[in-house]
Amino acid sequence: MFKALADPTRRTILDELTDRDGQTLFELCSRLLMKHGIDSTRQAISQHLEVLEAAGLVRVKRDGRYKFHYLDSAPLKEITKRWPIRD
Amino acid sequence: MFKALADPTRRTILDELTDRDGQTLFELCSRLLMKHGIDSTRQAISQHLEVLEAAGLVRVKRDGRYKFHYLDSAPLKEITKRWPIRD
DNA sequence: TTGACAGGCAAGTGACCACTTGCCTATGCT
DNA sequence: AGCATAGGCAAGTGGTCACTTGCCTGTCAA
Repeated sequence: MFKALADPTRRTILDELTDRDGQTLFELCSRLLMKHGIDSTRQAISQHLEVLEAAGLVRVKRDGRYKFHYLDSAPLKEITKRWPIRD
Repeated sequence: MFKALADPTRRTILDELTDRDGQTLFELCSRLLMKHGIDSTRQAISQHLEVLEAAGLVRVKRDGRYKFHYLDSAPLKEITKRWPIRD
């Protein structure tokens, strides 16, 4: 999971899913380009999504030829649990 | 900060500082070896500490020839702030 | 059924990162 | 002073990672 968060493009993908959950690959590609100036190829974004999915940060739902991507922020709990934030 | 967290050895260093705050470089090296089987060279650990310090996760205090390292978990707030954990 | 659309597979490449090696500086003890 | 200890600097190296390229599979509409 930590390695998944290490890449700026992947973090922006999570931002995008926070803003609008359940996007398809193509939708993500165009929005990353429009809003964040990220003009990576479709395959690059697809590989990023694989990493995020393997990290448990993104969940996937297939419907016909569409694949929808949903943010799952639950794994992030581990972080503040492991290194408690003291004031 | 995210790149700093991406490395397993660096995360173990944070664990070690959580367990015992204010360790020196040599103290960290020996404890990483004893408790976690990490037998990296002193320079390797030193470079990891530089990264953690640059990320704001470790703060440093010099005293004579000793350099003490303290955990600062404050930057971690950014994570759950950026991607809120919904139940 | 044919073509357009959404996505997947896999090999190759260039850059970055962790780690080592060798040497150097500085502080403190005797 | 002299030596051991704590740490720093910098170049080199191997492996991993992000990204591309080219082609293939599957789904839907006309």
